[in-house]
Amino acid sequence: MDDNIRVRFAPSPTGFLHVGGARTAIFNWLYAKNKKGKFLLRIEDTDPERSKSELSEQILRSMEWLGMSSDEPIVYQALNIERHRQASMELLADKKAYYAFETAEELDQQRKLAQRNKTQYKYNRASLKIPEEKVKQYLDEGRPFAIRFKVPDGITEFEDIVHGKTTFNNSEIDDFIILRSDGSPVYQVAVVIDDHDMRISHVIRGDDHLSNTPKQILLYNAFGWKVPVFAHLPMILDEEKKKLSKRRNTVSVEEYKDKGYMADALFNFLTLLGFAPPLSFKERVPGGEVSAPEKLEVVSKNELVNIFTFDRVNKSSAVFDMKKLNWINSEYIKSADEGELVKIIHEKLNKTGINESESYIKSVVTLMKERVYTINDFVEFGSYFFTDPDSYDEKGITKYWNPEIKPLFENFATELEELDDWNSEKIEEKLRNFADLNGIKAAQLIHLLRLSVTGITVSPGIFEVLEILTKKTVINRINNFLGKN
RNA sequence: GGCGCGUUGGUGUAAUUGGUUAACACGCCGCCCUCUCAAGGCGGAGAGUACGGGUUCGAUCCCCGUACGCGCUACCA
Repeated sequence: MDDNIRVRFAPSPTGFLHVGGARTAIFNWLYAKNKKGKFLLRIEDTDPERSKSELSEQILRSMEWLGMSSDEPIVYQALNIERHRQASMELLADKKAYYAFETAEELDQQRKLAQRNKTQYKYNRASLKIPEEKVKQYLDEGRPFAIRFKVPDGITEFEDIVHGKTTFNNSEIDDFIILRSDGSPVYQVAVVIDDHDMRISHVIRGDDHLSNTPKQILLYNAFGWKVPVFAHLPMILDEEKKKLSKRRNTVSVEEYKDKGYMADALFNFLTLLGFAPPLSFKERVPGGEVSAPEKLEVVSKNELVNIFTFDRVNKSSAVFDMKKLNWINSEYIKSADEGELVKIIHEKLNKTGINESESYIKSVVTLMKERVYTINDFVEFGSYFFTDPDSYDEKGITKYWNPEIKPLFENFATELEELDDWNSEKIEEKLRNFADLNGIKAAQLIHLLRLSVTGITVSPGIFEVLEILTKKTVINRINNFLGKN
């Protein structure tokens, strides 16, 4: 265990865990596991307006579902507020920060004015110029104040592990507020202090924080602390190349779970957004085969841990491709443990009031798993396994059904009823013989059989379907069909 | 507006530190298999690497500019 490598995922509980956040968490987790370091979780719940504890729970549940948990007790940022405040006051004492007496409204007006005049707004450091006695006087009067960080002159640069050398001119950074007038610390200080206190070695987060980084580095320097290594991950966009949004897209991890995606499949898919697995097997397993594995991109979590490296993480934002997720999910379903699938389907069915035995569901799974994308598809496309059809596909009717064939179909139904060994081979044999004797194509009967028993024109091999359904319900459904048509 | 970051087929990515007919996967199209749908097998279309300039015998790769996209620019996180 390399205790020098410590990373963290720090969501703020202002919403569900969305796929972008999950991807950030995944890269943190992979890096930590690859380096045999520690993966930590911190909930950034300092904004009481928007933070809800149900949401923290929900985020944690999603993390657990994805198979990632904190290697140390979870840190709740709100609990550290006093520490943030004290540290900020130290900065004040060191003259690295100063009292600011402007009110939020005043600043707002200044900003608006600048905007109207189309000039660049920058805080004018008016409060920094207030003489010390006057500051004292204001304080004695009980005037409300915020604390601003005094941004030093110079440039701030750092070596981002995904972006490389990144440079900012300090003159472009405003003297940002570190402590609000109500005494609460602002995000920038809170992260820096918590990351330091948690001894975070690598800050791995979304690209959207790249511009925040110099501020934070300045803070580290002001405190005299070692600056961690930064890695800024590209964003995830939707099919229209827009940032994923709650309104237009499915974004929460929980929702994917409900829609029938498997945790490992989503994990695998998200990893592929911005990370390319190496081509040769040699790179994957030291001393392993040189040839490439069959499915280059279907990579288990364990293997991902082995092969993960920032060398293969790229900088540009990626589009979330639902079709590829579906494909990966189908791959995972095909190779999944059937028992696990059965359990999930059993639960889903229970929610809709259907209670089937696990062995029955298992036979459905075996038959269908080659042809579904999600776990919900078992229930949606295979609804006839669980409920009798209440209508029949219209196109199917016009294509396969006509009054002339009715007596023939009736005869066939009675013959089926007399069949003793109810298994797919026997049923097929019976059907083909019957078709031969009556001079019709087997296919004609097959289509009709499918339509009458499933209500639709699409299903796995009909004989296997009939076997699972049992003779009783098959005969029942055929008679139903005959009665209605 | 300022600053920062990015840009390889429709999508995700690859391309031994400049030399490839620009590769793979998903998707799409076609064929085979076949009782339908998938799966599987085979094949195909689709980018000349955002655009424009350089440097070089030679640029996806190095440099500059432009465009476009995204982010930051809050007493949000």
